[in-house]
Amino acid sequence: MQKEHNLSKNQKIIFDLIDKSGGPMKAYSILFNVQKKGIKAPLQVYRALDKLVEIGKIHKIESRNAFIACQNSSCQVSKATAFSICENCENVSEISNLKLSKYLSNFSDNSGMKYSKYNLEFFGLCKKCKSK
Amino acid sequence: MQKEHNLSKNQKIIFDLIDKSGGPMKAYSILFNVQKKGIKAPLQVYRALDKLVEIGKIHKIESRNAFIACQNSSCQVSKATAFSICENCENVSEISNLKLSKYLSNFSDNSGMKYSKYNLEFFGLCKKCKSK
DNA sequence: TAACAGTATGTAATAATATAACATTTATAA
DNA sequence: TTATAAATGTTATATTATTACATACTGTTA
Repeated sequence: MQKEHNLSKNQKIIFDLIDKSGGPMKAYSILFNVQKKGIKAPLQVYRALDKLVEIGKIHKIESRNAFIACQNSSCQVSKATAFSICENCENVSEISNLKLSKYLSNFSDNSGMKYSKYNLEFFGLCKKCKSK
Repeated sequence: MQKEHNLSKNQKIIFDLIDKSGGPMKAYSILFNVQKKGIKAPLQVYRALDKLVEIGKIHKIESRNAFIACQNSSCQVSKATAFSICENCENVSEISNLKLSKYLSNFSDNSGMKYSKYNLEFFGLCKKCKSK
């Protein structure tokens, strides 16, 4: 279960926007959308995003500089993330595959490094774009 | 085997710099370092980087906005990449683990999506930083 | 070799993404 | 209540990346 974090005012506004959008959103597009709610500066957006990422409510899609609501209710914190990204329509979805996450969470090599976190981004064509 | 690409002048200058550095380099740090060789504008750097990524001579570390020389001589193109990143000292190295790359290249789920490419970034503490 | 296509270069301007620094306010808990 | 942490507001600025346009080089093939 996800710990109930009491989101602050700005955090809630920004989380709700991203969550309702159903896809990844970029910081300045978020900013544009919340200006009518009184959030006027980039830093206000980035601060809320940072916190939301920290508590696992959203994830950053690194290859796209965009943020998406966590679609995996069982993921406690933002430690182990995997996404599929369509290179044609830019649709992004979070992969929740227990075998994959177990495999990666347990991955270790001979580097002596202890991995505590990972982010995996798969690219390709989604069903729709493939059939065009 | 890697196809021999004849790098152009700018591509060669920039690849050599990144390769010799032994680690990830950021675009504007590259720019600063090659100004004495006549490369004066960001676009000249980005164009060379784009090409080098395309032909697999370097990879982009998405979470760091940085570029690293491919350390895996057998990787033909930049389709399947995995890195380990130390969150303390920011040391980055490319993981070449046949089991991992096979597992990920063959990964498929029920989304109907065909994955042709992936990028995986592991985070943690490297051996040195762990023992401090 | 001339004509062409594709690739690479040069340059200026600007767009897009993200953070530093500082002042103030609100929430939490001892 | 008082101390502390967390969040907010605001201005300025740093960092990363692209658009647009003009020119030059490289290799092919007619």
